[in-house]
Amino acid sequence: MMTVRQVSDKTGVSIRTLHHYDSIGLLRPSAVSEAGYRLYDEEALERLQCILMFRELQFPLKEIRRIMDSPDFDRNRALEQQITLLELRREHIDHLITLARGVWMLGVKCMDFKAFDTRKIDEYSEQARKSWRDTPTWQEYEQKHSGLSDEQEQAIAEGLMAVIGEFSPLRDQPAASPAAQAAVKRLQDYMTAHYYTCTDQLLKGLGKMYGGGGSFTENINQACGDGTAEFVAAAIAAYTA
Amino acid sequence: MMTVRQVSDKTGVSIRTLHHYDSIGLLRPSAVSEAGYRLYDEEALERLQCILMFRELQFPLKEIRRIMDSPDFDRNRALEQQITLLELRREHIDHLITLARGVWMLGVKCMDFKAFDTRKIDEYSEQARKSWRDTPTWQEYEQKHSGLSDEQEQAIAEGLMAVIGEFSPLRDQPAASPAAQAAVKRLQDYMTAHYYTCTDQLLKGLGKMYGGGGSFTENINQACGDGTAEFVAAAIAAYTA
DNA sequence: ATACACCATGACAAAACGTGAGAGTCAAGA
DNA sequence: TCTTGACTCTCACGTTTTGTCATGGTGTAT
Repeated sequence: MMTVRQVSDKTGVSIRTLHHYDSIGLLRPSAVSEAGYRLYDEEALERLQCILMFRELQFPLKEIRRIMDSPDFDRNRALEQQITLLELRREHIDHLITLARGVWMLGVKCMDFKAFDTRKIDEYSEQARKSWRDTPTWQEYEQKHSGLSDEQEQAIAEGLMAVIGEFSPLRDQPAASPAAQAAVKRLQDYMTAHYYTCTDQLLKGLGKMYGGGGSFTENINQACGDGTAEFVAAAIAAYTA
Repeated sequence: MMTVRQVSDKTGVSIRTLHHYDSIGLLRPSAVSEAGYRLYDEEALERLQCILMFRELQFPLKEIRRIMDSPDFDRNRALEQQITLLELRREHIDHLITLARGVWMLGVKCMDFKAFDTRKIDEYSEQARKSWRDTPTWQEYEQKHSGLSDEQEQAIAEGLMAVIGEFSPLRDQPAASPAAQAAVKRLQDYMTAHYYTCTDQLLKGLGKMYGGGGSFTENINQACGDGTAEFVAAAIAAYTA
């Protein structure tokens, strides 16, 4: 568990930035100390690394969050795009170096604005972003959340937590019990109503995220009582089997 | 002479950005049409190229302006730094590509934050900026303009134009005439009082800028009457001889 | 003349932090 | 135990560099 300063020193990300990422829900600390200090673990660092990768490619932070919090997030596709974009950027830098050297050593003054023109890169970047937004999942999310105030979004998120909270008193029953299965159904319905059509496939993904031992697990357990997250995961697993 | 759209299309810089650069005095249009349209010539494009080079290196726009408007602006030193910085950035990108490929193909999860850490680059960048600010010229400017409102800065700039305007009625006299030489002296004093100690050396640089046929020349001639800029340049040349 | 693409100014917005005030925390030493 | 100094927190406002209307004037081609 590292404090903000330690994370900052290790990663080069400013403390303010960590605060910022916390406040917009992009990177929540793994835990919060008695005194309210943010504490980050290895898993948070991993997420941060991923965030930085997207950020390096000029993705808006909000989109980074949406992408990474989505249960159908395809890491491989992301990396592939990222590599392509990085290679474009490298080419861009090479052009600039060539240009600068030309001006410097030969006094060339020919206008080579191609060197500065980032439109091709921006275009690819835009297309990459679009390729994420083009998934039906994203579309639906967009449609359901367009024109919603921050408080309303907050309310939806809290509503989701409440639905998950319903699992809490059922923990002593088997995951396949009718009560638990009904709760899974309600969770799926809530997701479908407020986020995107939650197919069994996506539900499965959600279950993995909740029970994976990561920040999702911890957040749920902290809010709804220890073991809730794992129980939800088990119930979902039973449901989708 | 190109309109904003044409410049935008050729360079990839947005129209809004051109407006902005005009409004902060970073890139003034070479001329303004009857109807107030901004018109840019080749020389403006050259300046724009230089601006973009600095911008690529994260210099704040205000500093870019100060640097480029200074008569002791050493373009070669600038280029040298720029090349170094670009090479650092290239190295950075290479690291990122390596990292991304590693994660992608080998599933490596080791935290290599060095790849994201831009502190070395920022550090060099900062040092580069500092190296411009460390000239006595800059120091003095900083000291004389610290705590001045925008209007006051404006007033000083207008005062300078007024001093230059004094040359206008002397244009039919020889550049070495006592009246012209006295005007040069007043110009030098004004610069020293409100900008930086204007040595004969710097004065010479100013003269070249004014008479060089560039935007300075045009601005002066537009404000004070055709031929004024060239006359000032000649008077300064006579003075520093 | 009227459509249509283009330009200007002005004002507001937004993204991603920076910065500073005011106040609480924590470990180490006098 | 008390203090000191380095950290931390939360507002809250500032900054930089554009993007985005709104409103209104230009220029030209049909």
